[in-house]
Amino acid sequence: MPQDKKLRGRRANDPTRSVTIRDLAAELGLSITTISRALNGYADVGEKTRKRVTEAAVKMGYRPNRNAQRLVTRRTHNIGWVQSDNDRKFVDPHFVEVMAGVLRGARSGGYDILLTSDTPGNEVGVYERYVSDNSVDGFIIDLPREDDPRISYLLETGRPFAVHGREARSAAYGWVDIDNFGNFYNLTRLMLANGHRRLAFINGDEHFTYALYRRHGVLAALADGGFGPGDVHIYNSLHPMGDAGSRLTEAALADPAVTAILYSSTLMAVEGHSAVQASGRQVDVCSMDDELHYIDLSSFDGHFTKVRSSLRDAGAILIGELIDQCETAATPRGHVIPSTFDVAEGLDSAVLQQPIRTSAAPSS
Amino acid sequence: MPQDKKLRGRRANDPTRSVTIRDLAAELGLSITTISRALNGYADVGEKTRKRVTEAAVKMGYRPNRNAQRLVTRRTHNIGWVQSDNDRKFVDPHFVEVMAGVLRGARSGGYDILLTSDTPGNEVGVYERYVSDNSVDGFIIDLPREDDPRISYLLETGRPFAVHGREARSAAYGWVDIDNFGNFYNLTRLMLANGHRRLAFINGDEHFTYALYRRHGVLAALADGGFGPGDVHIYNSLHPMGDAGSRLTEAALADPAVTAILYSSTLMAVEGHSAVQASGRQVDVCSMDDELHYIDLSSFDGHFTKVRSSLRDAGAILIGELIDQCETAATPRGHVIPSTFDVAEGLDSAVLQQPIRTSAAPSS
DNA sequence: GCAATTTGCCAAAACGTTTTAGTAAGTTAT
DNA sequence: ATAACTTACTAAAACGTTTTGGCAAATTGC
Repeated sequence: MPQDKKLRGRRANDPTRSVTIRDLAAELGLSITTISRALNGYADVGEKTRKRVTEAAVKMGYRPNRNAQRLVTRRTHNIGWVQSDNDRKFVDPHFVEVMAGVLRGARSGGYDILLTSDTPGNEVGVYERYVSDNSVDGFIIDLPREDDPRISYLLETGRPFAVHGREARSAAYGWVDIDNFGNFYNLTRLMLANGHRRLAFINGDEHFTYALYRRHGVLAALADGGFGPGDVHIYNSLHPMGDAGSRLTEAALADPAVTAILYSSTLMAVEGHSAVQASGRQVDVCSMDDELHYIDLSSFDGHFTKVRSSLRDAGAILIGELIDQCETAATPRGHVIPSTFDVAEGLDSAVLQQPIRTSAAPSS
Repeated sequence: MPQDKKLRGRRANDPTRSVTIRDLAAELGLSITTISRALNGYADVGEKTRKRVTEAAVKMGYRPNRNAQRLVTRRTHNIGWVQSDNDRKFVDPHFVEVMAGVLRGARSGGYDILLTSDTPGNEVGVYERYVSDNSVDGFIIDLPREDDPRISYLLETGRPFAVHGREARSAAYGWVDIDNFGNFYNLTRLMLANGHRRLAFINGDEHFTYALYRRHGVLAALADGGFGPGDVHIYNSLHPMGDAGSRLTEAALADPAVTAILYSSTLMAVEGHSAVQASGRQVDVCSMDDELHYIDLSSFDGHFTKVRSSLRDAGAILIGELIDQCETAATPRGHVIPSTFDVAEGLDSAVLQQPIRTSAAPSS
């Protein structure tokens, strides 16, 4: 039996040697092939043989060497996630929420996340490396910008990936996103329907598409309501936490005509809400944000209008979409995560039932 | 030349085949051995041969297949990081800061992070899996508890790991930590030296050692100053963000004798500071926290006493310590990250120069 | 000028799996 | 009873590296 050759290599009497498929074969008097096929569920293995094999595997503590499997199958069951080394993007705590969802979905699908940061000045280099040295099966992309070079590169190589967010080419890849355009369209017309005539909008960093599409939503609702871009003051905050919420709110309140403020972040809205109260002004506050589990905001319920969606769900669906692509070569699909409106007490929300008028929505 | 066998396997005419060490050998008329040894810096390769090899490798776009390397060397250049699936721990945004430092250090050391979440109810299962299937070379442990079972398991297996934080057995492993005990000892005696006689301490979750050691620091300073545990109200916040800071501050202010409040989190201190001001009371505020890059707190400078240290530095040192252990079998070392005191205006800080009296400090 | 050493290269085995291309024995169809 | 399938198993090659052990040629030492 030539296959049953004695273990005579470097590790022949290494006490830390772990049990291999060959040990299992020797123990059971079966071939390596049969062990492999029994464990991998092939039909050409007898039922009682399969049972013997699986039981012996458990008893002997057999764990297939993942690297040997990866070498021969060219599948790693790893998903690459490259975080920007750039401060502005990396430190956003929303990332943790998405990650929580992704990790949970990855675990249940049998995948791990290979995390790394990019080299400053060479954004796609890591992607190339992971592709060419067989480290991952696909990629997760977070926080896309318009015409994102990472997406360009991955579209070129044909490697599977899924994007949290969207940009111009979203038809060509898998993505998960909220309806940034529609939500801000709705918040804006809700304010207009409730009699507000001059708004302020404290947005995020418009280098990212999520913030850009939110701006479009606000402007489209204004236009459809017969108003113009002069009826809203738009501010951008690159640091959504700290005192940016208060500072920009005070800036917005400098115009005495402003009677409603929209925030692109609940954290800023909380601060803004305090600033508004301190000012003694009668101003409605709205925010759109994702649920952040490390914050308990229940005490603000009803005090201002909130639109929320689950970043965790987004993460779980994102990795699910990607695993589908990796395992079944499925056509990439897009998924819109639903948002829930929690309208402040005293506001008339009937307008939200009407269809959105603008047709060419960059993001819905 | 038996080694030069024709490529005749499954992938013989796969157009996506990437260039292997064998292609390089064929192109240069050298043996596979020589290519490998040239690329890996062995001395028994002639200088001009090495130059030919490295140049051809670049020109042909050769990237060694990491999985083949991992199979034979039994080294992965991956570090495992297991996040708890448990809400309470996972969502802490401080994690992002540590991660930023770890990723930067990992990249410069040639390592990636393999991230996954644990299975609820089976905290050490993932560690076992990663160890037995050769997925990682070592582990990062964050937020230890006293007698942490993850640490127990890793000490048993002998696998390298490094801990962010400390617990009872810290002499036996590599760690990186701030001086939780000493910093709170110092904050407390600073308050006592400035005439405060009744304190409040709003601490984190004392299931984690960092919060436990902070409590010890406060109590030790009180004892050394001739005061007792009755002179401080201690509160615990499991959610450091949201409105916990305000609520607990109001609770603390219910005792009219309280004239100083210590916070275990800058975010809570910011809220607490507002609550104190709103109350009209004359109360000193102190906080100990790490630098959070997504927050800009510069506007609070001088208004309350802050102790800060860099979580990013901690992360970078942590992964450095671990890589040392993986590559050189170095004896595990502990590293204390320095903290800087930023004492509020009007306070006398002379007491900070004196040595810490208590000798048996659980964490310094 | 010859032995000893050094230099520069190489064949083959090994790492631990999966997969291909079978085969021998048992079963069914005619 | 024989041909045609089916069932249950297997030998060997392949994945792409590193490492061991060795060898011929060039260099050095005396």
